[in-house]
Amino acid sequence: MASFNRVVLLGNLTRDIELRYVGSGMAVTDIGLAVNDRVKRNDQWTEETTFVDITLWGRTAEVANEYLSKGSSVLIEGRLKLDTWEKDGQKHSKLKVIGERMQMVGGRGGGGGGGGGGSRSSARDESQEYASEAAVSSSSPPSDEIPF
Amino acid sequence: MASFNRVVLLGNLTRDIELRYVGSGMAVTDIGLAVNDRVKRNDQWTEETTFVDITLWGRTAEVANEYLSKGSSVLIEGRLKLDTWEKDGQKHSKLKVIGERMQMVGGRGGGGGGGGGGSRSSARDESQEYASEAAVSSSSPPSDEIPF
Amino acid sequence: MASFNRVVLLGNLTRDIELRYVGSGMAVTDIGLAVNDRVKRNDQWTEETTFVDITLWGRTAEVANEYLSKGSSVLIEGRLKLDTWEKDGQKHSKLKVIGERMQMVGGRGGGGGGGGGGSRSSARDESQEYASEAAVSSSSPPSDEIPF
Amino acid sequence: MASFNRVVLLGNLTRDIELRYVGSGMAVTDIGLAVNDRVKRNDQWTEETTFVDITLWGRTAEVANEYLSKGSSVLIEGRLKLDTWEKDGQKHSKLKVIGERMQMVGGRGGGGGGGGGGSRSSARDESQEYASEAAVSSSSPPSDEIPF
DNA sequence: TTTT
DNA sequence: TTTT
Repeated sequence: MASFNRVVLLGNLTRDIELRYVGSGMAVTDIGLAVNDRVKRNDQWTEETTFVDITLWGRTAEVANEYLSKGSSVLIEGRLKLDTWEKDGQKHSKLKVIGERMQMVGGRGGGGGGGGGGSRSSARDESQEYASEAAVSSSSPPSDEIPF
Repeated sequence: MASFNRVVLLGNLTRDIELRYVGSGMAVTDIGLAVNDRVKRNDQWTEETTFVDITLWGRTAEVANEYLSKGSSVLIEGRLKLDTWEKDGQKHSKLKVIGERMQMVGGRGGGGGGGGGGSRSSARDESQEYASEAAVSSSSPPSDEIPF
Repeated sequence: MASFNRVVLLGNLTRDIELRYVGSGMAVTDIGLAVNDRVKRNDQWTEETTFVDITLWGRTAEVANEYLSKGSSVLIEGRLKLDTWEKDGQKHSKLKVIGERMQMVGGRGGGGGGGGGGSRSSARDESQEYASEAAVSSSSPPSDEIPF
Repeated sequence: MASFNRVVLLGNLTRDIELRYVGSGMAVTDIGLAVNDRVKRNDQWTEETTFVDITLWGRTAEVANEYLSKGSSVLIEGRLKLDTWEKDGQKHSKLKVIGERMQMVGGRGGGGGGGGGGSRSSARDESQEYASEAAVSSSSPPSDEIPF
């Protein structure tokens, strides 16, 4: 049957990136994103924060690791995925997001632990430069031969 | 900080609708949606099903109740929401979707328990008719006075 | 600067598909999509149809050609693109959509010119079968080695 | 038939806002947005800018007018709309976007004509403050009584 | 130039 | 806990 699965989130990282590698050598990371919506709840606006776990693969994970840190503002496009596992004979599952495209956004951000502020902020500058050149996608978009 | 939270899903209902009403008399329902993506997992296509719980409010919930049943194909636009609760002093949370707009899709669907197939399929026909007239939204869109 | 460009449309084809090939041998087609929104215009609901030209490339174009015809219901994900050209020394431009992903939707559809209704509808059946196996994307998604 | 029409764009304003009012006293503005995608065109990345005209209504238009100026980075969610008109007996049409939701993004931006840089940048600061409190929507979202 |  |  017909299906479609698309998520677009803009929020801030809840922690620094921790990159790891799977067997094949491919990079992967699970980032935490806080999305602060303002929602009306019985007639008055309240802030509602949605914390989402997002998995990034390949180059997207590497770029995230290079340019983002706790607090960074980032736009993620991807799809919902249900992680399932068993523990003590019990089934568990958790809804998360596979991030297929990442776009750094020039928000305040960075922050994070002490030391080396200078290099940090230059990292963010580069990140902006990077962002201005390309968004990153693990799902290599338009294949080489497609002329658009 | 800037934030954005948007989800678009197309899939099939995993169960019939159960409508309930909150204190204010407003209708609400939690539908189960199965979204069948085809994803590449080490070099070969596999089907990956994502089960998502989606909360519908107000008229959207009522229309869902009237026209949809287990198996129905439906497009939902909404946003991610983190449900949180405590049980035995432990915090729990679950990611779900608040469906803000619903669009019935003319897929096969319906089905469900025996008996009265005729009326059922006519219910689906009506649903199509309905769908052709309007998608439903709990977040009443363009306010009355906006001329577009 | 940060940028993002995403369009999701569900509507009906306004004409049959005409496939052509560019120099490299790649298939391409420009489909017409009619999207029927119901919009409120000074306090009353009116139907508003948006006609959009959508360019499909590669395999997506071929699949569209094989399975879709005038009236077919289809979901397209893509991005806006501004086509520009000069004529008589005057600049012209037109906004269209590059369709990156296509999902056939089980709506009524098909129809089109006389004869061979049978084979037609079986074509649509196949199309449904096809749709149940894969949505098509010209932007080859998750590369082979990405394990998700 | 089933239909859906959704656009999400992140880009920079190509000009300052010019607010006007329709008969009913409602504010409206047509903003120009430049979206800079990086796209692969025969094997090499090129920057492709898409210029889109976006109509904002009501409070969204007013907020845009208050906080945005040429160069501002903004995220717009809305839908495609075909504007049609006649001139000299000839039919014309143009695809544009109705912006239903606007989210200011902390990008560089502002800029614009000389003088008073100071106040300008403070305007942008306010804008950030504003953005941190609410995104704006002309389609008054979750109605007052919906408790989510 | 249009589809349901 | 699941739909096609």
